[in-house]
Amino acid sequence: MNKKREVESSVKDESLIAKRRSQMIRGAVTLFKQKGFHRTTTREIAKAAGFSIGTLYEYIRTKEDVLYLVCDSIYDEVHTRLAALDTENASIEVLKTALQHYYGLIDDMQDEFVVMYQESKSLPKDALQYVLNKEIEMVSLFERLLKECVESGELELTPKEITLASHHLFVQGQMWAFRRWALNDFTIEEFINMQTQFLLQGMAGEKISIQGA
Amino acid sequence: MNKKREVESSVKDESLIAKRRSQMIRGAVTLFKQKGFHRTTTREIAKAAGFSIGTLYEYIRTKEDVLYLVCDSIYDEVHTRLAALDTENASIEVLKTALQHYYGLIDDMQDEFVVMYQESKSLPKDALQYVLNKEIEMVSLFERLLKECVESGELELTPKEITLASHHLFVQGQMWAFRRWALNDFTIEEFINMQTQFLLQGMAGEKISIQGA
Amino acid sequence: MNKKREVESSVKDESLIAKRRSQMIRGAVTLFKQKGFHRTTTREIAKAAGFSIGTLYEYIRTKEDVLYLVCDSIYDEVHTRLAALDTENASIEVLKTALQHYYGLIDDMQDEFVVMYQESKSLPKDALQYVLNKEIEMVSLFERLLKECVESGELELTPKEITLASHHLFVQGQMWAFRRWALNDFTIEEFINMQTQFLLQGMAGEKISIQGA
Amino acid sequence: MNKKREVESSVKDESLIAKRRSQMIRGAVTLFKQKGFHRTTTREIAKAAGFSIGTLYEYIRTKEDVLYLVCDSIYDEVHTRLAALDTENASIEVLKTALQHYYGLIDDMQDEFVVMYQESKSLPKDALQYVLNKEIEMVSLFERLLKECVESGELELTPKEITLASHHLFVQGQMWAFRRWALNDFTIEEFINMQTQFLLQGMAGEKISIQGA
DNA sequence: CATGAATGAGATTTCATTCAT
DNA sequence: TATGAATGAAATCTCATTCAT
Repeated sequence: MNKKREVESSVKDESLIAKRRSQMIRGAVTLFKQKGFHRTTTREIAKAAGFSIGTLYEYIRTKEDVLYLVCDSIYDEVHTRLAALDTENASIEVLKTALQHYYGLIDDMQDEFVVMYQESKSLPKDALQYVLNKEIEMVSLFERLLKECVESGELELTPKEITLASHHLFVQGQMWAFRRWALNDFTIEEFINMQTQFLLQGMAGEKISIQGA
Repeated sequence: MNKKREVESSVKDESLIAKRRSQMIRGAVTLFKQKGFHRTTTREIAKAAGFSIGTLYEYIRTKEDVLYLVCDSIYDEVHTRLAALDTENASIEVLKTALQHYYGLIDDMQDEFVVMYQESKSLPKDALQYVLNKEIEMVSLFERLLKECVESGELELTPKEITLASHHLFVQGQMWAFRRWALNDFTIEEFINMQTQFLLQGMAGEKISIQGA
Repeated sequence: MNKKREVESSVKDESLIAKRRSQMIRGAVTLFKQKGFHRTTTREIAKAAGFSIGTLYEYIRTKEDVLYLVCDSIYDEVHTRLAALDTENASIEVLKTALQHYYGLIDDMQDEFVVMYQESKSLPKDALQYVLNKEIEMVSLFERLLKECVESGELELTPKEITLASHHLFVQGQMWAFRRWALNDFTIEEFINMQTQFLLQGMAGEKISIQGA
Repeated sequence: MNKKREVESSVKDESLIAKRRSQMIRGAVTLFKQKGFHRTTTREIAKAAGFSIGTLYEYIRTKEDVLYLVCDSIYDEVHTRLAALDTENASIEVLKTALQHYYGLIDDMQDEFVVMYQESKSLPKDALQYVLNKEIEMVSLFERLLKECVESGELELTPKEITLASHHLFVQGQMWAFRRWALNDFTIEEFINMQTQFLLQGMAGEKISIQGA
């Protein structure tokens, strides 16, 4: 399993920690989105969170901790929202539902996802590893769903095609977050529908020879 | 057109400028890849380029100029390599060739592309705009090719599908650069083939109802 | 006399003050020995003392107060232990007893003495003065004993020799606390004996011409 | 041997490094003497040295480096001045000359010695070790001189007495630096004479029983 | 043209102290 | 009395940029 990395706090009261960190994360996401992690100062984060620089450091140890908390909270949300889903005995129907939830999630937390993908490289090594593992977990979920569809005969894919397709599904999520400026005409429902359509067709259709016409 | 943003230099000799900047870009890409733009110091860039910090500043005005030069040089290369292609009267065949060249290019300049996509947000506004326009040009190229395939009857796509598909083509290029760690098993040829296959199938196949089985 | 400098406390109960301060001093000495006064935080002192930072500040006003209390408590102990001694009508025998008690004291409170000598410069001016006066009192005690030995004819020393010798006696005490690492082979008794021997001989012997052999 | 610990500098010119560091040491000693190492800020050091904070950090890496440079420069001076001495085939005469040079040195560099002994505990571990080794070298020098005097029959001392006496010689040096306030009446020559007198007598005289009168 | 020493604004982080509970 | 969360002044250190040589 991917063990959660603890961020030390000198404050004891757990519920207060949760509250302050949530203020902190909210402020940080906004700032990181605007100016990026490196151009944002810890003082700005504190201010945006609504408390003093000294208080900020009662709840974290380094600036990188803030970034980690942002990433971690995203995956907590992902976990909460996808856990609600029953993905046992996958079918294309289940896959579609999963995508709907996943893309919906990204739509709701667009800023957070953009920040995470843009800035995660600035995390300390162990935190980066933790976040990457979370990403792998996501991709693996899609992989499992696809594999089960193949096993049930609903899809016909080679193992390599499964791998590639699961990355597609994942990357299309990022695309919705990152390329919104180019996708203004699309509603999220439209996007989900078209992407699912493309994808299933790409996978399910009769193979077209890519050599001949 | 997207007017090239000039970077000022106090040196007059154009060929010397070209030479020094190319040393500079080479060094900078390596460093930016390793540690990111913000964690790389101008001293390090100068050293990696093989000259002193004083000399570095004879050829640029700010650190951000270095990043801009990196991005700009990538699009110069893109331009050079895709200009060789005859994309008039597009067909699926032409589209496939274009993809082959584009993905091949990304494969050759993986580090450069990663750096560009990761760090371009640190560019000053005008430089960022310039780079984004270059990106739009790329997407537009795919869009035009797809549109011509539709016009010639080789593909059947709505305008919105064309838009989305062209972004797909573009994003899959980024995917090859960014997710290489997950795609170790794939050769670039295999990747190109499978992606093209998926894509064309997704677009060309009989529409599958995504509601029913 | 050297008027005791009061440390303010918001707590009224004198016996509670005494108890808390003694906990505080015990913890502080250990910490100051390990890391020095400046590298020790008030939080650490509170923790080592067994109560909260808030409580610490109920019994002192500033961090320097803690250092002062440490120094003061040392001289309280010195006072208590040397007061037991009858040093009226001094003789060499009395001097020897005094040294035995003084060096024995230093042996018992090594950490405290080291801390005091190393850190007392960080005391606020008035507190430093108070501590220096205590030191002068100590030296004066030795001076008086020596003077009385001279008066009684047991020793033959000029006034300047008395001054110097009394500082010697004092400094040798510090030496036992500070250079323990180099004096591992010596027991405290051995040390006392040899030092007394050296000293009395140095003072009592026939003068050797330091010019000729 | 005690390998010199290098302090890194980003400046290349060795003679400039020497010059700037000497300015730095001069300023630092004054400040450390007045306020101690911890109460002195790096900005103050830079100012006292006559340059900016940025420049200071071109010649050191951490504040502790300044302290190390101070200590190191003292021992360089000690080395230079004592190396002039011929201490082969020691005699009491040679010992006396050595003391004269050593105490004279301390007299000349009183501030430096006080700072070194008061603040060296703040050095990083390896630097502290280096400085302690230098101290041991000094004590060993005295030890050797005493041993040779014993071998030549000029002094009669047990090995333990030699150890203790060499520490005495060393500590009396510190005493001259630290207790100057109490030794105002003494000239350095007087001090040297009296100390040598005391010492040699303490060592050379007929042993007095310290039990009886 | 090339060099590299000098600069100082600005960033992160610590910690003594306060005060509401 | 006891607690510990909040505060912000102040300290160390970095690094883009300049400019005299």
